[in-house]
Amino acid sequence: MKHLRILTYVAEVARHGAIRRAAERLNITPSALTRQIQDLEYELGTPIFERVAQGMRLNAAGELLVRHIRDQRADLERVRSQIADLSGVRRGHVALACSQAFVNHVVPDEVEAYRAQFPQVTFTVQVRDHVQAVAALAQFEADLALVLQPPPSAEMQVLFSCRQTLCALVRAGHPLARETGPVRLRDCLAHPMALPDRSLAIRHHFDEALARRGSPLGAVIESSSLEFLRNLVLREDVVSLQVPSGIPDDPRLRSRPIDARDLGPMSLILAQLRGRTLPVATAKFADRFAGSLHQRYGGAGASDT
Amino acid sequence: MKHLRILTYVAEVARHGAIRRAAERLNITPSALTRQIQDLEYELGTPIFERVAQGMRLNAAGELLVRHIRDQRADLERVRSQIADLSGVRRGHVALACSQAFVNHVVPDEVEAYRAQFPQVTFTVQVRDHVQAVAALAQFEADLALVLQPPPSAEMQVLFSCRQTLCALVRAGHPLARETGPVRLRDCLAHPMALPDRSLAIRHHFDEALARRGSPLGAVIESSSLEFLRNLVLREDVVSLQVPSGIPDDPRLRSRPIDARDLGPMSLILAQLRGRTLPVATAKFADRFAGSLHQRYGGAGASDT
DNA sequence: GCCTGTGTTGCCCGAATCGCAACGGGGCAG
DNA sequence: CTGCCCCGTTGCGATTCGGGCAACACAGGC
Repeated sequence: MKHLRILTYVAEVARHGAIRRAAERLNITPSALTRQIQDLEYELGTPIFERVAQGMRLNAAGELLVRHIRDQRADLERVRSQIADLSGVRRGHVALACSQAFVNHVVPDEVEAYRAQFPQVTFTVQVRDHVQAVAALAQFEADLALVLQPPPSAEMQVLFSCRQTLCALVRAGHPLARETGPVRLRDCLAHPMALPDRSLAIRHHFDEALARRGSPLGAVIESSSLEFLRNLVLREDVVSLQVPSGIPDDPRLRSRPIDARDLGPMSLILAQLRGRTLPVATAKFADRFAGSLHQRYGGAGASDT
Repeated sequence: MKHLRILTYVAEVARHGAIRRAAERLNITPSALTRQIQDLEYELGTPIFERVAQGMRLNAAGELLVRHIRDQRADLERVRSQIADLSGVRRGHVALACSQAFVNHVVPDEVEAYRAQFPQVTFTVQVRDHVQAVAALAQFEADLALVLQPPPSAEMQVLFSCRQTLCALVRAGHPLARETGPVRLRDCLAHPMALPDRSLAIRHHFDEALARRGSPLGAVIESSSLEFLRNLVLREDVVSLQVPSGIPDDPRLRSRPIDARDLGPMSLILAQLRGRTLPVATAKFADRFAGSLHQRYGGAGASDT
């Protein structure tokens, strides 16, 4: 939208903390940018940036303004979506922040299903850990977040939640794959393990159980990439960990839930920023997503407005 | 505000239901107006007005948009008012890093006095040692620093400085409390001492004097907490050290300055980061603070910009 | 028919905006 | 201390965009 050009400039300078870098991102020259900022500051009657040697730093006034800009853009997006909605063609954009565990099939399946019906709706899917996901919501970088075990935050409004039991993931030939049904933790620990690292909620959950148990940790491999761990499991007789929603439908893989006596379930949560009115397309997608998660995993949608 | 020119046009056309009348009110020609409206409709991908013989009538989409425009304008007005407020010193935030010695009454008194007049101004007070305080300034974690004996640094711009003579601190019944006026260092050393540890500037200053004198150190207690030392002095006949601004008004405590022949005064400094333009509220607070420190302890404000 | 109101379009001008190059200043390694 | 780099800023010329003027097309009332 044309009329928010200047506001976009401000937001970008605030993001990068420097006019030159922001100018590059905006495909204009620093001179044009500095002039726009100066004009705006003149209009407001007060500077909104502190000029420091390293660049531009938001002022107290600037902080207020940038928040306004974010709100204003989100609101406009909502209005545009509403307008598109009533003109028949459903258009819109959904920005989703999700944990790694869901990029395998949960999110892609849902996006595909939604786009099959409304091809005009576009998506941005950012992979973030549980902390970053909440931050993304708060900063309007994401409309929805799908995460495991999020830190309790008053800013989040839960749209759906359920429990997921951690599973041991091995390849078909692995000794643990000889049986089905729950597996005890000690049986897993008897084998070399390939674990998510501490940037992932799964690991935190696992470490807690281990700490209670007092067992030493026998991780031979750590990675921040679940996909890497999965590929490793296919190549070696190692045991990895995964939540059910992160396990692909691959005949070469076997998974068995960890016995409930050893490890409690993790929470899976779909959430938005509290108090925000989502654009129509986004709200509709969120609603369907909650429904299909319920169908897959049980659990409950939260029905407060 | 410039950036909502187009939105104002839309609102005005909606109000009057006719481009020509709206154009008259806006002091532009109908042609300019109709073009702007067309551009906007093109951007939105849908008309927002119905063209009827009598003029322009708002569409369903237009209704939504006009509501958004109204909200948008109100919100901007709110933000502008907030900004005006904080440039009027009535709002704002002050982040102060200070030494432990000042949390007893110097800083609380000043903050209370300032907030009595400007309750919208909020404060963050971090207790840091003299090295960390300077670092906090440099990293924009603090706007102001109030410290004893700061390391000389070109980054700091002194807003106020004065001298403080170290005092021996004892409880009312202590032998040293029988007299008033300056006390010699050897008389202090004759008693068991409870001293700040080396994380505090007071201790460095004291150790220097001791090294010059070649005396052995008779510290029986060391602590990084001045409050702890004070509470100890109340319970035992030990001698502690404190600067005047760190001594609470407690009838159970007595203090006597160390004789100037034994120990030079320490410097107390209020400073900001050199070259930084502080927010109005912060600058005003700093100014008052310097004034009230001057009134209490003498010394001089530095008047370079 | 005429007249008056509406929105719209072509042409032109002036101002806002932008790009380019250069300037002044602070941080930083040599 | 010096040279270098990156920062924001400024002067100037080119471009784009917003706006004014006049004319056009259409609808309704007399």
